Amino acid sequence: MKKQLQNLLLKIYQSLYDYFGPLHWWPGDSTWEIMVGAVLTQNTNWNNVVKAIQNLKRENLLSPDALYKVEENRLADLIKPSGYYNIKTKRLKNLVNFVFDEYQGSEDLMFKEESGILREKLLSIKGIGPETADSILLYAGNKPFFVVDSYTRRIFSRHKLIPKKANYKQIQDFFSLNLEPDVSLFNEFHAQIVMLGKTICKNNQPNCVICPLKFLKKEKRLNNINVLIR
DNA sequence: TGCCAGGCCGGGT
DNA sequence: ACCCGGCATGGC
Repeated sequence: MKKQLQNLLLKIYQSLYDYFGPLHWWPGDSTWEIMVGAVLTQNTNWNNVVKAIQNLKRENLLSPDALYKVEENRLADLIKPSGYYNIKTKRLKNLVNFVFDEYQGSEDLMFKEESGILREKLLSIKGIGPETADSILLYAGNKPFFVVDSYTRRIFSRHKLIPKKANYKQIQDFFSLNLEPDVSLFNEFHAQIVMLGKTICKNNQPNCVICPLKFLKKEKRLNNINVLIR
């Protein structure tokens, strides 16, 4: 049963990869750019996040020292395009303060922390929830944590592979308990799901002929998914 | 033009 | 344990 589910997930992944090709996530070239982007993209279009990050880059504010020292008013002004700028300013400050308080401002030192412990610590920061924490761990820290977002929930519940009301951990377990904990796989898989959500699956087309996952309609439904998820 | 985007928090049931 | 309003800009 578990093997069957594993093969189905790999087939889904392969179909997406064949369709979209490699996506090269995370679109950012430094650890701090990724971590900042993870906060700024909360419920926000990535295009707007790019504008905010460009502002921070131009002002050389993507280093931990600079982020630590920058005035909140100035930071808020620069990240304005990404929306929720007041609350996100606080969240970025909470994150950078955490790295200084616990790891002397060194992200390398932070990622030497045992991953499970680090995840709990990240979740204790105000403004860092499960998706942001897992994005930081996976994309900035190269730790095998599967990232679950709204696209993941929508797409996989529509295909009846997870319950409609599954919570974050249940969805994450659905993937990470049925896949090898491979950083590259987790990285690309989540990117592919988001790409599918942003393009083809955007409008819940019931019979979309170009959807790379259309083969799922022909798959035999796994009858005891509920047991696997719970 | 109104709706939505790669969430999360806090207060109320 | 859920449920919901608030947070805010830019693109279609």
